[in-house]
Amino acid sequence: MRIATWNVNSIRSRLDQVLDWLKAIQPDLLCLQETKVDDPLFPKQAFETLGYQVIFHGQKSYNGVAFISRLPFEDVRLGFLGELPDSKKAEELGGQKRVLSALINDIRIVNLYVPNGSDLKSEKYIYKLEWLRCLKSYLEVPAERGEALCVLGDFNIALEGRDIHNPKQLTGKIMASEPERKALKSALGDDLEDVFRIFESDTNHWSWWDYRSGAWDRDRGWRIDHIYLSKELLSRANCCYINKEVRGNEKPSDHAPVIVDLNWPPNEEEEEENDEAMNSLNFL
DNA sequence: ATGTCGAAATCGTTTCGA
Repeated sequence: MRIATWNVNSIRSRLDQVLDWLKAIQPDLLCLQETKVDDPLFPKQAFETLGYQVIFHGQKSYNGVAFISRLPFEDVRLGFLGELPDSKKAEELGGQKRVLSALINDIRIVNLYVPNGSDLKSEKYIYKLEWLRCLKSYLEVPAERGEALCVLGDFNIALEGRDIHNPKQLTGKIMASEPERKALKSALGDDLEDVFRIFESDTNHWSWWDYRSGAWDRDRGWRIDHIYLSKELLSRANCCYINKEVRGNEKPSDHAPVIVDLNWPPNEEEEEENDEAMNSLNFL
């Protein structure tokens, strides 16, 4: 199963690029952020023609998340309210369309567009921290149901120095401040892990380059788009990579897609072979 | 820190958010 996440910065502006990319990469599921379109205007027909089903949770101008999937959806949940029906805070935060979840292939997929926060002195930063506190209780619910969990999207947070082109200068500022890092780690809990770091421990792997100041040409990027997997899925990951070439396209999004390949659902034959191999080892 | 984008309204230039 191939799963991808991509902040497209307007699905209508990026439609042709996303369609070409789907044909080339052939993911089973693409999770979009910053679709920037109200639901009635989402260009779903174009995806259906390619054999993908579409679910969106959007709004005019800002935010907006969507699933593009060639596997069936079950138990779709829109916003924080989808899991926390009694939470007043969830309702309050629901004005901004940033959360979409569904069961796909028996995996609880949670697609997130975490608030940017703007600046540490901004009220938007307070909102970001509140939002992350709400995310923490939101993520506890599928975990309690015992669902295999994949949480992915644009987190607008670089968790470590190696995730930023200039950690000396940028640590402590927006997207790299201690309170938001702590809040995200707390929301993720102990079971979820960043699958990219299973395969790559070096710095200089970015998923976002600011449009401003020639960030792409100078390779001044950040790794803020992540895929987190619960342990049972983590052991099924074959590879995880950032498709950075896409950022060099004409009229690109400022983000590149991140892709994970899973051996899922588990390959029964391979399991038996492994078991047999283990058994014969045990006899020695 | 901000040299650029995308969307929408204040409409063909400015404002906001990132």
